[in-house]
Amino acid sequence: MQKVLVVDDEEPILELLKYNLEKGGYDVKTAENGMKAVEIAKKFTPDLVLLDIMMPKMDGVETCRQIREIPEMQKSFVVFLTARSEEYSEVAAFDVGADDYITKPIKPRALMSRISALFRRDSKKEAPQSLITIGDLIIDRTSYTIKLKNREINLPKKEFELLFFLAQNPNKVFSREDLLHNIWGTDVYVLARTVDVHIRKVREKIGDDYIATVKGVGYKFNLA
Amino acid sequence: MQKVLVVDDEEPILELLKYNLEKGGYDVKTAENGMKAVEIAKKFTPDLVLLDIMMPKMDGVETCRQIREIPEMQKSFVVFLTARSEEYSEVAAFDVGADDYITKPIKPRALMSRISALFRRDSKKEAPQSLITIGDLIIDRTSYTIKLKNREINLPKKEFELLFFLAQNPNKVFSREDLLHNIWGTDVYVLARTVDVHIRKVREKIGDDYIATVKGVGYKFNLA
DNA sequence: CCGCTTTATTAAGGAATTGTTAAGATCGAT
DNA sequence: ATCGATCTTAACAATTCCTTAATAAAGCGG
Repeated sequence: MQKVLVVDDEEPILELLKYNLEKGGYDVKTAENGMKAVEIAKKFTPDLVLLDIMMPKMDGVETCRQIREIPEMQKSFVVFLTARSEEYSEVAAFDVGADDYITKPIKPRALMSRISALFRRDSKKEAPQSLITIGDLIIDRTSYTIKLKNREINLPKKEFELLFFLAQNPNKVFSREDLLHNIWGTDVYVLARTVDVHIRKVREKIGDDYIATVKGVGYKFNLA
Repeated sequence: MQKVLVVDDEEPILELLKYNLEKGGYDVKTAENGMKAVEIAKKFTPDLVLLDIMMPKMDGVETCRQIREIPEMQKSFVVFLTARSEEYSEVAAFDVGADDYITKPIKPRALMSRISALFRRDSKKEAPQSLITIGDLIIDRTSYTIKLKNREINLPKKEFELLFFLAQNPNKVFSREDLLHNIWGTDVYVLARTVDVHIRKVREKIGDDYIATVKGVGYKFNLA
């Protein structure tokens, strides 16, 4: 779950942003001024800071500069919020390491779209192996399909993810909790037995030879 | 080392771009107007020209045309810089040989990533495929028409682009967000579900066999 | 071989995603 | 400006998928 810190001296703006971001699945914290923002940034280490450029006392540019000095915040994004009219130096903003800026009034949809674009671009760099070939089984993440003896099989998302994950670490045993944690995510609470059902469905489609049960421990992908 | 020429009538923008590009390892020269740009281009023969489309005297489009007449500049890239609002004809820009365009305000990180993407696919020589034939489906980008079993079908723009894009990467699954970004553009904000409607209309015209749904992920073009 | 624990299997309800339709908004051409 | 085509949105239907719970089967130690 991505963490976002919103900094603005106007309460209604803070709430509007917080509401929309949380609805979009982000972990949100807020600050009403630059100093508090820097404090929170140190502990919270957000992946993104939304920063009003016009604030009393310490303005956005200065706040950004200080945030950029925090070692853990080097790789985070900073996006400025600015009123349409004010030509508050774009250059100065980008000079201190801003990644984008959004003009007020804020349209929630545009905001969300641009934020997710930011994170998407970031995550695209990590191109984990997307094609696994083991014997006569080919698992292709780009097409979300598997081929078994040249026969193409379509798997639902969870089943695919499960098979893909196991196949990435052949012969290694994972407990049900491990699998839930890695595939379902850390903040989803599903019974461990649910994994059994998915395992069975995968076996139904690719046969019983690929996934082995290790009783009392979990499951593993069998490397011939 | 790649050479870049930046052309803009605003001094601060020039500096911002020069600063970022040099930090990114490019050899940068600048020009404040179209005429100087053409002069410098002749001697410097940059691999990329970043060209503001709105400039006094000679605008970007005309400057581009003149740059394109320089024999040594045939294989170089030209990228236009344009304000978000101004509806300055995309068509005119591409007509004179632009390779891409970037909307202001300029986001350094995004800019750098798009430029490196340009250079990466140095496929400048290989003409972009404009005719795709898959089975009894022929997609022709030059005429914006498709032929299905020798029957010609006219598709509206969005539907055509959607089909064309999917067909370019057969079997690869794209999320709705991916499709929006690649077809609609980076600064158009429409709901992701809009894609569904277009998908349906395309299916209505070419049948259900070509485009497959990958539930929880997106859509893909089915290669038999 | 028995009892206990763990896993396999199945079916059903509910949750989430996509399909479909129609109405409103927007764009383009006459 | 008006008309038709296209695009976008919203609402509802249909479908798939996920999860749960209940029961059967299998493994394991005595």
